[in-house]
Amino acid sequence: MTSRTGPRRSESARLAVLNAADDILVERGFAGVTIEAIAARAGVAKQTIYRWWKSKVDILLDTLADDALEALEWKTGAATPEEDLRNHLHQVAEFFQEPAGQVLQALLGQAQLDKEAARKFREGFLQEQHERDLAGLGEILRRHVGHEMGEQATAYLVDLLMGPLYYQILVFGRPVEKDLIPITARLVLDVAAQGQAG
Amino acid sequence: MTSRTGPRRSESARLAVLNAADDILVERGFAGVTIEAIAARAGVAKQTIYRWWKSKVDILLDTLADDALEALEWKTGAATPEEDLRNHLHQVAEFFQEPAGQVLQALLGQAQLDKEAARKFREGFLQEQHERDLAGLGEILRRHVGHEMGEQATAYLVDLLMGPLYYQILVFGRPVEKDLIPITARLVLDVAAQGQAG
Amino acid sequence: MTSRTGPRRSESARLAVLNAADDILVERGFAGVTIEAIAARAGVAKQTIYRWWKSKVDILLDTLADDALEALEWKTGAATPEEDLRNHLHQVAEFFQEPAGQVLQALLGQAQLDKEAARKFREGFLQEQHERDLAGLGEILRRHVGHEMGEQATAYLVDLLMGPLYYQILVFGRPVEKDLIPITARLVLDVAAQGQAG
Amino acid sequence: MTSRTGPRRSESARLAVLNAADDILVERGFAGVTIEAIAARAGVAKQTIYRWWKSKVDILLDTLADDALEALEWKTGAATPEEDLRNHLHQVAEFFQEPAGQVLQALLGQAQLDKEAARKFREGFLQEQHERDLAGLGEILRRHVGHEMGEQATAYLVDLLMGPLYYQILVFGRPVEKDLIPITARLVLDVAAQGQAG
DNA sequence: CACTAAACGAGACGGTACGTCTCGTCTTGTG
DNA sequence: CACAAGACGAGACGTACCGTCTCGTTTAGTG
Repeated sequence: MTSRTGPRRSESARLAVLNAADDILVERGFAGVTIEAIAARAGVAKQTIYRWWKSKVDILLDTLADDALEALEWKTGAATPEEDLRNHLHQVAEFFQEPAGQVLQALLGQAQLDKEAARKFREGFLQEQHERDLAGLGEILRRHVGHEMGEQATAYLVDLLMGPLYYQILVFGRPVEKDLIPITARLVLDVAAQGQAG
Repeated sequence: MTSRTGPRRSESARLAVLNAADDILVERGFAGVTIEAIAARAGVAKQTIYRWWKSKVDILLDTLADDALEALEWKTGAATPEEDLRNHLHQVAEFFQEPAGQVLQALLGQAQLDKEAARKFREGFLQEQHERDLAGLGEILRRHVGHEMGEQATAYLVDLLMGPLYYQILVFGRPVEKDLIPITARLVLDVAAQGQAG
Repeated sequence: MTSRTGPRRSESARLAVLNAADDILVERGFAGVTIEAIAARAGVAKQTIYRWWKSKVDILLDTLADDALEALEWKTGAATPEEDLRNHLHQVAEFFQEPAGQVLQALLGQAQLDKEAARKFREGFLQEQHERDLAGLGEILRRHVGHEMGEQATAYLVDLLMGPLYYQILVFGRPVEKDLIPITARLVLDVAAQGQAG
Repeated sequence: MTSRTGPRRSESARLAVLNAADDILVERGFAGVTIEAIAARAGVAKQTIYRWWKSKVDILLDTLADDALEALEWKTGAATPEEDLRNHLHQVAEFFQEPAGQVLQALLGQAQLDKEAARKFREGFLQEQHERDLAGLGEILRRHVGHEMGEQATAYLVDLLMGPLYYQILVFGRPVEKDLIPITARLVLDVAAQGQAG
């Protein structure tokens, strides 16, 4: 038999750590998220944290995996493609106001400061999310222009769609001006229809 | 008499600190930029640093003031408005590869993690830069559409222009795909011409 | 029925633990004797050690029981009482050079630092050894002075005999200067003969 | 000029550390003397301790230097040499009941367990104390036998004098049986007079 | 040309968090 | 049910920086 003897990883400790990290980030900010504080709040030994995670970035990445995937999912049931796009942008903008969205924002910040954190974050989350954005926007555009777009063209359209929103959030820290959303949505559909992006 | 006696602030110490901070950021990353490291590298006492700056963010902000303002200036001498926009986007994209651009990127990162740093950064740099972007893009658009755009409309167009570029740099850490630049430039001019943004 | 079912205590595990403890003490010193190190070296689970011993002091006490009792036994076959005493002192001095003697020395050290260890050590080893010293020296003195000494008088003579040797070993860490042994032996016999110790 | 600039070592921090170490040793035993506990009790940063001492053994050695030297000094004013010896043995026996004596006992214990501690302890304290014992006993014997003893002979007599006392304290943990003291004192004078030790 | 007085280098100080180590207990299969 | 394996809560280890605080030394005016 391959399965080894002895105790297994404690699921309750794992959840306590993820919740503690999340709570501390919201309450005291990223600088307050120390391993000591997480351990104390979670009622867990530091060694238990170091056994399963290499850094606080890894812990926060794990909280994203639990929380963010569904919150950033594409939902395409609206009457028109334009409405679908507007809905998705609103959904993303609102996500950044929630605790899980603050985790995402903090990780985006840390990724600018620490190359290793950036690599993990991109490989462990952003890449996957980008693929889901490609698929989600691709399906909407197929409905709009009547045929499949090229992958590279869709990628540019994702940048045009998401870029202004992230720019406002990351650079100006604003909760996103609502009027920007219909402009961006309209524009992406126009560009797709005119075939400029290919 | 108002002028007091004794030595004045040492300009050589000031420059040594700014250079040391810059060098350490490039060599060892933001986490390596500690006051102790700056003091050691600059051959300066920690107290001298604390006398003139409140934090390492303030130091890095000072280095930006020296380096970034001209690098992010709008130059409008090209043959067409479209070329002007493309040139500016290339200039910004290239700036992020330089040491001073890495300082900007690090401060953008830190701004996601620390509200006080964010406030200082926005009040001390980003706001001013945004005004220059409004003015720069505004002038180009006036040449393109033949009349003055509204301030809010111009602001949206700045978001549409800069957003995709920042999105690629901050979210994906890419050196910016060059094809995105002409697409973005073209699109902003079209939107301006169609008056969608107002 | 008194005899219970299931496996009994593993004798091989017991011996592996005692040998491992002994080896580690000699190789890495008392501080290196950790339960983890013993378990690893003995190929035994920590729980197995804690099941049968309360502390590393108890383990070392067990190794003494196997090794030290015969090494500190009194042998009285020499030509004269004086020679018997000299032989015994040499035997004790040499014992402290051997692995088992290092265990004894370590436990004597630990007894100065930890009252509980001291209690166990004295009740579990030193008391018994002292009784054997009383008996051993008592018999030699009976041969020397021609009659039985009082118990208290013999006890003082044990102190006079062993004290200087232990003083050199424990206080100065010396391998005992050989000339001290005949002096001490001679002196104890003289004191006994003069009846000073009573 | 040789004297350097900047702040000097804080004497109050030094004393707080030594007192804290002493107090904790008495209250909680040697195992309770951790750097963390000393720092907490002394109201001092751990780094301050590590800056000036390499280990808790070094700290305890420093407390001895302040406390033990005078307590183990030879005082020779009594009516007879025998009384001088008895007084000194009583003084030493009582010293081991005091806090500083417990420090000495703990260091003697640690010296059995840790060769580096033993080396420091012997070079930093025991050697010096032994020289003072040689001088102190030497002077008394000169008065007793009427001429100077050889150094080696005096050394053996120190072993004979102090050995039984240390044997009782270190091996049996007893507060020393008082009757042993006059016996030992008498015996050393006799041996010296008979010239056995040479 | 002393005499202030502030800025400087050096670095000790009380703290906090780091990541590692070992403790003694508890949990999980295996023989 | 004893055993090997090893995860767990606990807490000390020694290190790195934090921001504050003395120290002399140096440097610019002022009287």
